[in-house]
Amino acid sequence: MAVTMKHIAELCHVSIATVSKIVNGKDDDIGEETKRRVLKAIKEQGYRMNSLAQSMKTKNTKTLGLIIPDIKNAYYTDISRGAEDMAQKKGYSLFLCNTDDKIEKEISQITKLMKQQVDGIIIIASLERNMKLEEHLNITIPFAVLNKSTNYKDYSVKVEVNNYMGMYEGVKHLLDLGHRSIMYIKGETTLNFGEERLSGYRDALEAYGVPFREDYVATTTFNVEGAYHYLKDHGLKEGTTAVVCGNDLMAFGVMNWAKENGIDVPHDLSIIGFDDTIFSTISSPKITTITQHCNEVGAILVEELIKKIESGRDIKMTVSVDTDLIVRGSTSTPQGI
Amino acid sequence: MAVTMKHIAELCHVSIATVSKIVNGKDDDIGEETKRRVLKAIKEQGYRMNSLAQSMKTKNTKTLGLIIPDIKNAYYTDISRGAEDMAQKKGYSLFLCNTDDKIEKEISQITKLMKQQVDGIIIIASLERNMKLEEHLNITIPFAVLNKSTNYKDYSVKVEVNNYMGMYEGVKHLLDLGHRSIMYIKGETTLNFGEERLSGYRDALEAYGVPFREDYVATTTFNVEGAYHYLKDHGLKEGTTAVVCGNDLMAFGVMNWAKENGIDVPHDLSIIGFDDTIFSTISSPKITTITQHCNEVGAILVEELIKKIESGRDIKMTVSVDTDLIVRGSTSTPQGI
DNA sequence: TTGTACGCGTTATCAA
DNA sequence: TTGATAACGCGTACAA
Repeated sequence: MAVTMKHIAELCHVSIATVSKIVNGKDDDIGEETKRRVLKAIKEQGYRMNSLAQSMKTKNTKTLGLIIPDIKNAYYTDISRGAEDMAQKKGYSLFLCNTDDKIEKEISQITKLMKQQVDGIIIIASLERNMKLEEHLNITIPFAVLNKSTNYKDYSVKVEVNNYMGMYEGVKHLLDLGHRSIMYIKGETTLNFGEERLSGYRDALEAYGVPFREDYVATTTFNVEGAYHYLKDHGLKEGTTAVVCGNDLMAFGVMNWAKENGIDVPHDLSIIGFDDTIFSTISSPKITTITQHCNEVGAILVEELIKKIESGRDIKMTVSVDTDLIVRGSTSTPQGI
Repeated sequence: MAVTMKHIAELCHVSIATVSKIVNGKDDDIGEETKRRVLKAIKEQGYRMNSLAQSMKTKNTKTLGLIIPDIKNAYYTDISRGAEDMAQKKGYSLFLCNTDDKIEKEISQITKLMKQQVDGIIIIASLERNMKLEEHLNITIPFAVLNKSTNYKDYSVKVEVNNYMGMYEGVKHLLDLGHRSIMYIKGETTLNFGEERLSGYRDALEAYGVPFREDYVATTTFNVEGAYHYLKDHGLKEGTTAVVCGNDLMAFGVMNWAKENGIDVPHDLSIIGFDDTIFSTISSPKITTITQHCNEVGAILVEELIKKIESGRDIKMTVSVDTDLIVRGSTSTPQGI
């Protein structure tokens, strides 16, 4: 049996209340001698506060739940790290929940977290959604979401990444370098960042008087193989001098394909990734990419959520985060210019 | 205020005990009519069990703590995923704790987890240890460790990966292919897997009558830049036809360096990584590596720990896991053979 | 078939 | 300066 306040109290011939006060530093009105005796017993007996019991009283657990599709996906890994860092900094603990992009798993995890009395939940949505299931779930505690990606009602905090501008500036970077034939290899998703990025791509082109061509946009899976095999099967469109990708892994796949086909990056082909994950920094040349500031986004999600929890204010907040272009070695002026 | 059993009981004009029994499925002795009424109220009121209160009674929380240096390191990412999967499967939740390789952080996290009454802890040790601090910490709940890497007393479960054999077989693979000048670029660590691997390297060479040469062993950091810059600064030893690395990232760095210097992989140089992380599969060619079965190791750590927790048996367990060589495109017969 | 009553470890109020 | 006591929400003998 673990040693409790009661044990300490009995050992020191004081009341539990006294021990409690001392443990919680509310000891202004406790005698020096008593304090010393109790503190000594606590150390000797190895007493440790039972947070469970404490939470029963205080009504908060100082715990949060983090819902993500898959921690192995570098994008989510980075968000998780930022989130955990901030949680730790604020004295909170984080439950890690992978959903494997299954909405059922997501919902059962959220339910479980509520039973566990977490103070709040951070939901990084699965790519697959189900309006009916989501609207039916009643999340009765504060939660934060990334982008407008879920249909859960009454989020407390929403962090939005400006995917439109991110893509716009990525493409603008290529246009400024002189590229005019720019392919876009994107990933499959029903979440709206997909549309936003496509608009960014289109608008940037049009701002430079370059006509948008449907057939310059390819859709495949969000990974190395996806982009690699797409190009292996279809090749680049005639005259293409640059490719923008849905994420760094796809950019990586494009780079592999290029190297294997004797296409020099960036001389013959410029490549841009998205997310600024580790993958954009380990290739040679390193990949120009658009950062979503994943670490910071994770941290902000947690920070704002905690603010909301601790203030108890009943307002919905939205924080917008701009992306940034990170120019590295995979982009340059196109050949012959 | 959240709805409790008491609310349901009052609403249905039954006692709390009745509600409790129904909620927990111990309703053999409850009338059909009562059961229906209560179940209906539960649904209508959106009642959810308070796990905190339940844990106070049952003395278990069905939660575990996972201590790792950094979730962003792919090796730990993979272990974490395996661990969370198994935890979820067994009905447990996982607290994620990054230590950033700081022993003080590790210890404060463990202490916090104990206060939170987790049922057990999985400790993946930081590279930096401190015998004194560790021996002083009294971990009073079951915990599992990976390899013999910590000095905490009385672990319940230890999972050991046979690093010696892993490296032995990796080097043997190269020797079988005909390589005789094999460099080993390793990472810096005081954990004993470092020694084990070095022995594996040495013994494999000696088994084939190839003398071990101190100057064929290089030490740098466990990442792409580490290996890359080592080679940039020192180059390969004269006549080297193959390089074994401390992890996949280093192998990746070697590959980058090779490509930049017109050295063909695997024709001019064979490369072997370690860990079978995603990095060994995204390069071109893909990297031959030695898998530690991280996913399974994470799962086993959790599974065995839970077994221990639920059985209450007071024995220490050690599970040994063999590594496996995964032959991919970065290794082949050396040039001229 | 259902209810009573106590305890889990803590905090907070009020009295002594 | 200290202590008694009532919650917090639930589980479980045991009683009715």
